[in-house]
Amino acid sequence: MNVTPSAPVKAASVSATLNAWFVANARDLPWRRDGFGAWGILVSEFMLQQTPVNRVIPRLEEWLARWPTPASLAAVPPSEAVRAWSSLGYPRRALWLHAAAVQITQLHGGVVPSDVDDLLALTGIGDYTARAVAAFAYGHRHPVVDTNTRRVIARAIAGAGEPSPPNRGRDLDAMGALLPQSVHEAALFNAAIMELGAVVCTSRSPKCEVCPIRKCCAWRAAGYPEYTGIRKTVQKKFEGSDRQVRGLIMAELRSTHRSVTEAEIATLWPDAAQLQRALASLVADGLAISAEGGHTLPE
DNA sequence: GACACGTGGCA
DNA sequence: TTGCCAAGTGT
Repeated sequence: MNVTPSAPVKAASVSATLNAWFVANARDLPWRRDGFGAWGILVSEFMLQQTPVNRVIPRLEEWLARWPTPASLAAVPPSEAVRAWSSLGYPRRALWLHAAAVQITQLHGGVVPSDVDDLLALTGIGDYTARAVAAFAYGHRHPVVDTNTRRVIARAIAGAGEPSPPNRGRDLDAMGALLPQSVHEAALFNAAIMELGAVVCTSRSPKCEVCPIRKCCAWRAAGYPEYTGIRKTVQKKFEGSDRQVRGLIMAELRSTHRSVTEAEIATLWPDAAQLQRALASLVADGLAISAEGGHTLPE
């Protein structure tokens, strides 16, 4: 006779198994080193938003060598943050990180807050990053939900090939139900489930044959059914998009400390109307400002 | 809630 | 070559 384990029993089994796997298999990443510090964790989390680990590491190390504290970043103009961001993408994150550094310096005495609500109040920090900093920098017990976590839960627990569209409350509840009571085990588990999603339970071609929880995976038990729910909205084509044109303008602005002229900007893209639209949007976002004879990064 | 927002590696 | 995807957030 089949006996279905009760949900709490399965949760405890999953968390214990994943934690043991993580302790033995975690990648050696800078932000996992002892004493990395809350500021380093926070910077890494900003950089890791939608950007792969391998591209983040060199920029992160340069960043922290130059600005080892929030106050040191807050003391320079945002233009320097945008330059140091280099080609990580989504340069507004550099602006937000700079703004957060100013807020931390002015409102929290230069110490990265540990309270989730205090973190949420900082520019550029949302549900994921606030809990990630509280959990990974301070070891607090909060459910941390990112795209990896959502995918692992969808598969291993719900038996679906992909997660349903994000739902703040439901996602936090689902992770909360798996989270060990022990503060230390909980912090480990938040990292462990993300790691599994990042290196084993990947979006495309998951490595189920080496998965530590394959024996209790609901997706496997169900025969790996195809996902039949609502599809993610497909990312729009980048070639020829406003995003591409914004990127070209930002690269030009980053490349120099002087003002970039209209004539120089005109050489970046053949469609003048699209170019002006992109430039106007960058100004609106605070990533570019009008200056003597052209445009510069925000000083 | 859908959408906009960079960049580059990989299949 | 083209499309998918990567530790999200703000509007």
